Amino acid sequence: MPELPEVETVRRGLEKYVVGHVIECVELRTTKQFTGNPKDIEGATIIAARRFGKGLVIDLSNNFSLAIHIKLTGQLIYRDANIRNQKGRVEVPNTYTHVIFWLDDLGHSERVRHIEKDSPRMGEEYPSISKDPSITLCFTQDDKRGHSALFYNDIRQFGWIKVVPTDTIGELPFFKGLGPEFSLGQDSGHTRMTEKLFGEILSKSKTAIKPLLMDQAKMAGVGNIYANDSLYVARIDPKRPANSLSDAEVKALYNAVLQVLKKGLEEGGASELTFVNILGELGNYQNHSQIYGKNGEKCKRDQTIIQKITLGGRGTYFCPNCQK
DNA sequence: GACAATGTTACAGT
DNA sequence: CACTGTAACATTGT
Repeated sequence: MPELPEVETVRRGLEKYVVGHVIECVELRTTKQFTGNPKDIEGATIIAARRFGKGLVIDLSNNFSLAIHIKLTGQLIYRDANIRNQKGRVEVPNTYTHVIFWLDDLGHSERVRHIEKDSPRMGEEYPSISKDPSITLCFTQDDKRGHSALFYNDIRQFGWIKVVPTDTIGELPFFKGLGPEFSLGQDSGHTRMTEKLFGEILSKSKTAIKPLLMDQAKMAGVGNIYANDSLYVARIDPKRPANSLSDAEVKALYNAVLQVLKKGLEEGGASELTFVNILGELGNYQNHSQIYGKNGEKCKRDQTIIQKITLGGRGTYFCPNCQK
């Protein structure tokens, strides 16, 4: 899930389905990916979902937020209490469900009283649930049946979820280190990339253009799929030093990046690995990718065989004939 | 079994 | 300091 269009797809899903709910309790089935005190968010209402580059922030009514990065295989899936699993969607919970945010729900708005009875008071240490992942924090099986929930699944367990005060989000290393990001016009407010800024960043670096496109500290949002496709659309060799691009090439590449990100978002993201939207449904960009994953196939423009190399440690696909 | 997979981070080396 | 390569994180699929 990885790149801007995928994360934005999830953000929009959060906005549509999850904002407005109260987090009744947090169930940690695996604890290594979760930091902070779950008790800081239980009882709070979800008021907004923001995205910064490939990072997500879920804001709560009590001035705490959830900072989330799903890395390669994380999934955030919302399920209504009455429509838990459906054909064509990821079933939840499953083996890879590590965190469950149990939510209030229509017809089931009564809070579970024993949550409060057993919860530590402000300032008290949270019980060492981390030692025993089998402990359900606050809901009984019966409670769960009647409640909607937000599930966090992650096969590779590279992702993270952090409970932090809302005003300290910017201090987290990931968010602090983000460069200006490509904007699709309607996303939330991180510093925006402009063509001028893009040109300046490229002119200051002699590193290969593709790794630079993917360097989140220099510019946020582009990962391997969209970097490959952008360079193909702009007909630029991924190995070119960034500062060797002409003004026309810079402009073409900037527009190509915006174009492929927009297409990715329109298609609901690329489900190359495990990516699904908030409902657990696949995206469709993988069926529209320009060159990513197509080594050995023919270039659509000139029928040259597409090559795959490694650049900056990542698989890189390009047409050796029309990408100069 | 070897290798690669939408990402980030830490570290060693140039 | 800037940049590069590599390993690591954990698991699956080819």
